[in-house]
Amino acid sequence: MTTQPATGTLRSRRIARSRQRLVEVALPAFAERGYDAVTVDWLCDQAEVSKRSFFRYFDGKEDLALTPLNDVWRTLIADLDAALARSGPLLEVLAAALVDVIERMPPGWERLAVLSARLSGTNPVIDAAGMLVCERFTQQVVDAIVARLSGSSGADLSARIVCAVAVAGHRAAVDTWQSAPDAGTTATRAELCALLRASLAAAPAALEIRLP
Amino acid sequence: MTTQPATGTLRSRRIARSRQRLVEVALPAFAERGYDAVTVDWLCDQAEVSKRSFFRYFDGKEDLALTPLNDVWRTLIADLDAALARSGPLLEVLAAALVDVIERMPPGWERLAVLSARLSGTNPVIDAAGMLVCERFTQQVVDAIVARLSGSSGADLSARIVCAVAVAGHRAAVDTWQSAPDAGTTATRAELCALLRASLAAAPAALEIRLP
DNA sequence: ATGCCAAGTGCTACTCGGTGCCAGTTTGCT
DNA sequence: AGCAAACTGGCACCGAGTAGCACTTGGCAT
Repeated sequence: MTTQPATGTLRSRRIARSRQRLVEVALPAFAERGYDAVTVDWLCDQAEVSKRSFFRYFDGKEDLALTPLNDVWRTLIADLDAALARSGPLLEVLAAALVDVIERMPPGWERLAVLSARLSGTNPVIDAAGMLVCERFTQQVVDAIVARLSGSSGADLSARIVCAVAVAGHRAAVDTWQSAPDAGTTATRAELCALLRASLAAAPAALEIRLP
Repeated sequence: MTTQPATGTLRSRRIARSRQRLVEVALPAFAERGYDAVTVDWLCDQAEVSKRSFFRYFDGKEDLALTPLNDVWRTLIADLDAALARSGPLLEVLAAALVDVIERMPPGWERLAVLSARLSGTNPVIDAAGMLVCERFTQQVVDAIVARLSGSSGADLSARIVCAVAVAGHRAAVDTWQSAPDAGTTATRAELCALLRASLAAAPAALEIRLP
């Protein structure tokens, strides 16, 4: 998911498997023993990957911790053109695309996503790293919108604002989703999608909120 | 700005002066030689502060780099109760409070703020760190709103969305402000405030943007 | 099959941000 | 003056991330 144009299949399978192994080892370990207590060296040891390769597969320790969540955004970025092919309010288009991507995540995604989300809620540094990917997403959307709606002034700013709302809605949804008592074992992507839809549907009205 | 309830004045003056010295040395150095090329050790050397103290004054290298911008949010957080005393649409209240804080920044703030903003636009890691403080702000606002509007369901989510818009608007404003050709020497806080007001005034309409 | 080439891998050693520790100093208060 | 608590700086240390390089391995043309 980082950048492996590579050849085609066999090699990239190995890479994908190593990545997967690292994530499977790391997230439970983070949850049990704490993010800082689990060192990259130890993880590499466990997953039988050299430290050098670790940093080829992931942008860093935080990127590893956020893999499940980040994959959503990265997939969305990759498929942006298709997603923006629809018409209608941008916010709704993005919401639909987001739901779409989440529904397409590989089986078992929920379990790791919950761990990832909890980690992100606990550790501000990880949280910040997560926003980086969202920022990249925003940038892509802004570029695409400006290209499409060239001429309409302020399209740039509008796109940025809509993305901010989409991201905030997503974060809020994930937060609620993950905070269910036994989300670790029972949380489903359908629930998350419902939450997400609800968050984003409520967004326009939210802007009207007043202080008495 | 970190946590010095301390005694009262003499000691905190020294601290403030050391902090100021570090910022004054660091930001130009970052701009000239690049963020990564300037090490914390070198900075401490220049500003005659021990590395140990550096990390007592700042949350890290990124925090130092973002001091001017972060100070705005931190001040706003500190004065939140007063800011939220007004009535009207939350977004407008926040916009007014933000403008207010910026106008109260110490003289010479612009010069450093521009450097800080450029750095943030260039280096994603710094950018992410900046969002951390905004996130803290959001959390405070959410708490305050929930406390005030307890009962109205979804106040939580609404507050979060409004904050996201405020933050995005602020970021966009700072970005435009800083990207003026000779902003380093001529940018004024009045210009920034105007941009900020414009961004946030346009926000509600931005949500309506549609794809054709 | 075979054999070449590029891409990927693992090692060692390093840099640098950040922290724990502790003894020494300063400050506020009485 | 004198005490306790807060602050300081120096040092050693940890862990994330990188550089360089020799080596393996998969892909592919023949």
